Amino acid sequence: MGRPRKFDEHEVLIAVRRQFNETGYHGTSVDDLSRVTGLSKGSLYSAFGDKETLFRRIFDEYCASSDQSAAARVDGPEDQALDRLRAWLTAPDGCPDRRGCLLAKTTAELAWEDEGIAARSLAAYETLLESCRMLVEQAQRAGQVDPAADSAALGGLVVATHRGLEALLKAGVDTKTLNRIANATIDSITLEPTRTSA
Amino acid sequence: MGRPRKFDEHEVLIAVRRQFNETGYHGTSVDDLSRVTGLSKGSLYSAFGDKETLFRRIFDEYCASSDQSAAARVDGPEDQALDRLRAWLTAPDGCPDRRGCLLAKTTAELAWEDEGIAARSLAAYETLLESCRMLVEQAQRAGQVDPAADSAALGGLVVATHRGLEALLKAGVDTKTLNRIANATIDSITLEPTRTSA
DNA sequence: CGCCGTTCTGAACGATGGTTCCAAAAAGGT
DNA sequence: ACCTTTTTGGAACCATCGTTCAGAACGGCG
Repeated sequence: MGRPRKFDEHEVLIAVRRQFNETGYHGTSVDDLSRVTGLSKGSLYSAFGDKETLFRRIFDEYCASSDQSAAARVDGPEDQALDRLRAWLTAPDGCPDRRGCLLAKTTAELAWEDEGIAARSLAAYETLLESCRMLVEQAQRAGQVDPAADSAALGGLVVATHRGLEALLKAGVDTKTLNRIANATIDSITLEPTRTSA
Repeated sequence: MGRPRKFDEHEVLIAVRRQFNETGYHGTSVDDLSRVTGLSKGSLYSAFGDKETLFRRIFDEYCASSDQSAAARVDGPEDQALDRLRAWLTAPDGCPDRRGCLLAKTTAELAWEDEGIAARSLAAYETLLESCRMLVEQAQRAGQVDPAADSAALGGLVVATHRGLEALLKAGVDTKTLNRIANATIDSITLEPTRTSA
């Protein structure tokens, strides 16, 4: 009972995440959050606690959803594993503008000073590494990747490239160039018969 | 004439850069800078102007030195171009701790909100892309990379991987894994005869 | 030795940060 | 229609932010 909430919690969290994603943790004030959510500061505090708590929640949920999509990507026909990796590399996360993904931004900003953030980031990246390793192994079984190659290293190569492409995107490198790099990455780990060079 | 300065400007700039590198622009206060430099706030202001001016100077100088090392890397025997790329990938920039490079951190933090920072970052990354493209072309001439391959894309692959490796390093992925990825990256763009698989 | 120009320090300022609190408003239950 | 419960908006709070300023400290030079 009592007065019902006027706002949709999910929408508020999305707006908050967008703001943190754009201006970072230290770069966004509670006033900013109040502005983009339409809620007053008092309401924000009573609903979500202080700024740090709210940020940790947003970040945890983002990591969880990242874990989830990583796991989802490994499901599918083995002979299309490479295509799924290619698609992942070609479509950067928060892509329309140059906002980039919250995991990358947060790791860059806070991993050095905050042990908890660093630990959560590491876990998320390890999930990513593991899922890419599995995709590479699928491609190996499908005969598209050298079976003698180090699948963990090749999966890591894809993850690292993905992360790097996002950095380049955020710096303003044009999407066409990024896609050429993404395709070259997949091509470079593909066995010769399938290579689509230059 | 007049009272001489008590501090070494170069050392102060290094301390300031380290601090910005660790805690970012929004995350470091002028008090922090005062603490790590040993200078009072007043001295900092009279010597270097306000916080933003100081940061832009630090960042510009970092980008310039990054450009310079990128250019320096292309000099050398053509048949060792791949080795130079491998060495670059294997030794992350600010590596001892997980501090990472100022260019990556700044791009992640500020490129979205600051046009000038974005432009400088883009220029730095394009220099990096160009130098890696040239190294790949050297390796092509030396017969170590498929001459039919897209050298710009392969160079971009190396740059993206480098950037991604640093992100993984900052998240806490162990160095051994990172080196395996780095080596796999170079191996994957190398013509078969030289491959050192697994 | 004492003037002079510069640098240094620390206090002070207004603005903004994050956080708390309270009175008014808005339903739901009785 | 009243009372309870919860949300709401905004004022108030103190700490910290970036910045400025005035006077003390200092070395070179006459």
